[in-house]
Amino acid sequence: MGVTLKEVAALAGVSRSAVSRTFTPGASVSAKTRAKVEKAAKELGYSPNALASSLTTGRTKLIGLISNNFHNPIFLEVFDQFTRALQERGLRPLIVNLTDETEPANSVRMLRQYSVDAVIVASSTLPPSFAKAFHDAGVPVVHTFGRSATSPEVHVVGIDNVECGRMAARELVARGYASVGYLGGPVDATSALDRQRGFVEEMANHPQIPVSHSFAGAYSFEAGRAEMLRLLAGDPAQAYFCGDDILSIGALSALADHGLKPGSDIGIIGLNDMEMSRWEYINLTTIHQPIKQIITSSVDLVEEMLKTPDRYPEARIFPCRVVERGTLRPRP
Amino acid sequence: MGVTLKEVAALAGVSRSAVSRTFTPGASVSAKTRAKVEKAAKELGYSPNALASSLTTGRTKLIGLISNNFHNPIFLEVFDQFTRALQERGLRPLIVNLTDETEPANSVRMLRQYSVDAVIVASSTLPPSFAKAFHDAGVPVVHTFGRSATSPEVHVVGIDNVECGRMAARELVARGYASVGYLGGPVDATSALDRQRGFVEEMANHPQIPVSHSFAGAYSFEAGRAEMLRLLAGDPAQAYFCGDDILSIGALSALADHGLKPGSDIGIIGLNDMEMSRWEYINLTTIHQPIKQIITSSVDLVEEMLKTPDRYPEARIFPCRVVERGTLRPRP
DNA sequence: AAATGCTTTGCAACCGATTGCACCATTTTT
DNA sequence: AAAAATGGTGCAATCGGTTGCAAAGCATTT
Repeated sequence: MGVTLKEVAALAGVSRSAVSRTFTPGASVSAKTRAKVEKAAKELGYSPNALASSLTTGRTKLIGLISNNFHNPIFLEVFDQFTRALQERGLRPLIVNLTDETEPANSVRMLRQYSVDAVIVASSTLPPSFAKAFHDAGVPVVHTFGRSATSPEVHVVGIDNVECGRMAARELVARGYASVGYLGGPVDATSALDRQRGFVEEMANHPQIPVSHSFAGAYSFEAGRAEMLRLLAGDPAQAYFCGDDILSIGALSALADHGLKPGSDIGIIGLNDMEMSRWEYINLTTIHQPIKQIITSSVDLVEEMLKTPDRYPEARIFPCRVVERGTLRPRP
Repeated sequence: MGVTLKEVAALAGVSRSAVSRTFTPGASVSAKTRAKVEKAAKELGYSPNALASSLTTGRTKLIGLISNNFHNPIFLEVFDQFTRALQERGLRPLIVNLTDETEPANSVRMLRQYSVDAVIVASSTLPPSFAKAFHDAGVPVVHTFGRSATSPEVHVVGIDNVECGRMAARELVARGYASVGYLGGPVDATSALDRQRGFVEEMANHPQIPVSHSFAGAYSFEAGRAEMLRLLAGDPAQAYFCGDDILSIGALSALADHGLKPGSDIGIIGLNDMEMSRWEYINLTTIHQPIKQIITSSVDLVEEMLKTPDRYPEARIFPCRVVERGTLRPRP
């Protein structure tokens, strides 16, 4: 199939080592042999087999990218950013789609079979223990969108979900809503729990405002819509902090069903600020999460871990901010 | 780092070949040695290095998955389906995000460095020549969503875009619209051209109905919206066949800006039937493309090519159908 | 001219597996 | 009981590279 080192060496009239060194940055080769080798290589259309070299170097430049959120549009942005950032640095994403059927243990094994240099767990709906499994297996791992614990066991890059919960609460209070609700993501997602905690904490300062809670089954349009329809059938609050933008958009569609106008009739604030939230006829008021910075930083961190494998774990937390659009009524 | 064959062999008290054979389906090993090996392997936590074995077998089970549509929500569904279908068959997707900055030639080289067993080009906005480059390099390739030429040079799986264009035209005519327009994707996408061709062909049977044409800069919300805003500023047609769903949704948002009701004021028909199009408050009338079948079939085809590398190229075309929702007025 | 130091080069072992072949131990056949 | 067939095993070469080491090449210094 492919052209090999040996053939190039033969054509160039040098040893295999010489060829290998020409393609190894920083190795010592004279300009003369380098020229000969490059000529021969071009002639034959040679390019080194990355997998074969990984055998001796121990580096594959393959990075496992694990996720399970294939129904949340923000993940298109996430994949876009991750794949770009990785390939800009000469790393290759090996994707794992963690569906309900796939055994997590299998994917750990699989990624080790392909001897990935590192793993990025990109999901807040995967438990911290999952990321830790890689860590324990000796694979460098960063948990992007993971829980920003003060004492993380693995590297975490993301936002302070608790603080975001507080921020949402402050915002709803400032708008003068007399009753508020939290419509969170799946109950077992750390992000859903942390956002709720912050929300509750802040609302505790305003005991006169009743607070309700509910959780959607997933971070998806359908789940958000279904949950909001359920709430509307009962006695809904005046405003909701939704777990994220896609839930918010689902909720907005439920409001539309009931002929309710977002903002004036029922307020909605989301979290993420994905592209779609900016669409004019969605126009969602939301908390902006700096996706691009988070992902760039995650990949930076991966690179640094490749250099210093037993780096002391750190949490990189990025600040968020409210972006005002049309789904919350104006401050009084 | 990892446990190797040799260590397992030593612990089990057998030769390395014996260990290798235990993990090679269909190789001859006695139940007794197999048991010994499996015990030792479990004890050590061994799993074979897929990359090392690829050296001798010539199979990596790595499949290059190339795309460039990271701004069209349908691609989240596409990636979901592809990654699932591949991993169900024990294949691993190696993703390439073809951004404007990346040289296509580089990605060809890169995928060869990782000796992928095959490549899937998943985009209708990449020229057929691109897929052919892999073919010429001796890599099995299938072009999913590619042009369904009658004489394809590489394997193609997708739909008959020309026929879809006709179908859209027939639908608009049947609804009695007195003027129609085509709002296509990027001018250099084969899908945009083919859909236009079919649309024009069919409209030629109705010379009394004027037909206009325009092309958006990309398959994206922004592009669709911008183009429709431009059209609305002039003298718009009564109904549009939009290049795909995301363009349609962009167009719908432009209509909303002008206070126009889709269906009654201006008709819109899309193509794809992505999840989002079913959302109640989008509710797009569109031509359904059987994404899941197309992708399953693509992966099947890849698997078959691994068995029979110089399979005669074929085009697998899946039928589409109109799904009626709310953005076209009812048939008279 | 000999001694010194530095760079360049090739040899050969190795990375972690697979596999053709020869050999050996069992069965089965005659 | 001997011969033939069968199945299991290990040796050693191989896949496509990398790299430590020693020898060779070359220029500079004394």
